[in-house]
Amino acid sequence: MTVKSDARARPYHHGNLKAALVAAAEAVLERDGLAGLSLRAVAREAGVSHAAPRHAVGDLAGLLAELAASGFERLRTAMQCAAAASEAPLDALGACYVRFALAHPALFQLMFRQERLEADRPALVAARRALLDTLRSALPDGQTGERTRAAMLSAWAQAHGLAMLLVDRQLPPELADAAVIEALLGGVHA
Amino acid sequence: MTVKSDARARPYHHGNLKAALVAAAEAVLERDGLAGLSLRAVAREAGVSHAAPRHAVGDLAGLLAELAASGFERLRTAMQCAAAASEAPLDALGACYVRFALAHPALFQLMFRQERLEADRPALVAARRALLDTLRSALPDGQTGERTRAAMLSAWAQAHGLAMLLVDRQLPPELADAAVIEALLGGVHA
DNA sequence: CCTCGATCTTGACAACGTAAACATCTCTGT
DNA sequence: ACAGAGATGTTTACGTTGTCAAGATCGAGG
Repeated sequence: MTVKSDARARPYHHGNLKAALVAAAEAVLERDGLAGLSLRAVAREAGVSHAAPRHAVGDLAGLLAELAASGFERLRTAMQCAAAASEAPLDALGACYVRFALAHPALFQLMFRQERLEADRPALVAARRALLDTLRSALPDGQTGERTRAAMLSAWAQAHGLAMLLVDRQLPPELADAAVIEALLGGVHA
Repeated sequence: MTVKSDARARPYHHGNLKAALVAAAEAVLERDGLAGLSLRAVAREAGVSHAAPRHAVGDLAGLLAELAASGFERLRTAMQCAAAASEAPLDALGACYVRFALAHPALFQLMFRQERLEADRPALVAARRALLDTLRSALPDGQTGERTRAAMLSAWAQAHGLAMLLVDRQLPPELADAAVIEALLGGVHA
């Protein structure tokens, strides 16, 4: 009945639901935040029945893992560019990290929170490892000394903490000042 | 009927449910983590009906606000001691912050996450402000220059980021190494 | 053409937060 | 002393969520 040659007709069994669900989930996430991100809401957004996601992504944890993995992938490409275009990679990476968090607050929260995510989903561990590999290769040489690792952890912790404090609106006004934050992101060598 | 002079008899209408609920909530939190913390589970833990919390704490957000506020209060006293007993207050405060997060992971997550908490509950804003006041008074003099604020934000972000990354188990094994973390907490002046 | 398997829908269930009606206990005014 | 009033818990109920089982629908291969 539905004309087969119409490309925009929904592909009979809806085509690839998985991608559609991830897209719908991101739409819900940006509209209603993390609290409004439910499996049924995503199904509604995608225009399918509430149990349709079962065959596509398994369960809620599966959908969230896919969504977070796509977030890690995007963060990876963003930081790849930032590292290549700067002479102070650590600072540039930190700034890029924080910028990403501010651009996609709910997604950032989802990606790094343990409670709603199941940390050992394959899609997640792959995306996380890809990001880490990119970071390692972007750093000066491939040093693995304790000194280097401490510096890397320090930079990551600083960027992550600032991002989380900003996204969670935990900073008092005097500290959330743009100038102060810029001073932190701009780097120590200013 | 119930003998009035028996001190251990439940105080007729259960005494002060609010404190009992907060205590029960913390027990549930430590046993089942943030994901298992539901109003009904807390009511069960406290031995009252599932709708009893309504009169004591209003709703779920009210209970979580009380619980988080008690967490902020405990963090405040811990950091107060740490600051007084050290000559490098910023480092000592950071170490204390991270130690608190590791000692009470679920509580720490609850305290600093925006989604489940309602940020403007009176109990919460009071506890948060008390913590900030304590920190301010613990810092050298009462300097308010942009330089000082940037240093304060930097230290906080680093401690917060490290704590969150640890609590959320986001660090790869090579960075979660105890020596590396100690190097970060021990301070730059080692 | 017609069956098979993948895919989606429907219906159901338990657990959750919240609300209203009801019960029970404490307290206060006279 | 005692009756009403108000605070404090319980019961019942409703809508939402995640998950499961059974049925419907469609594409593809024999």
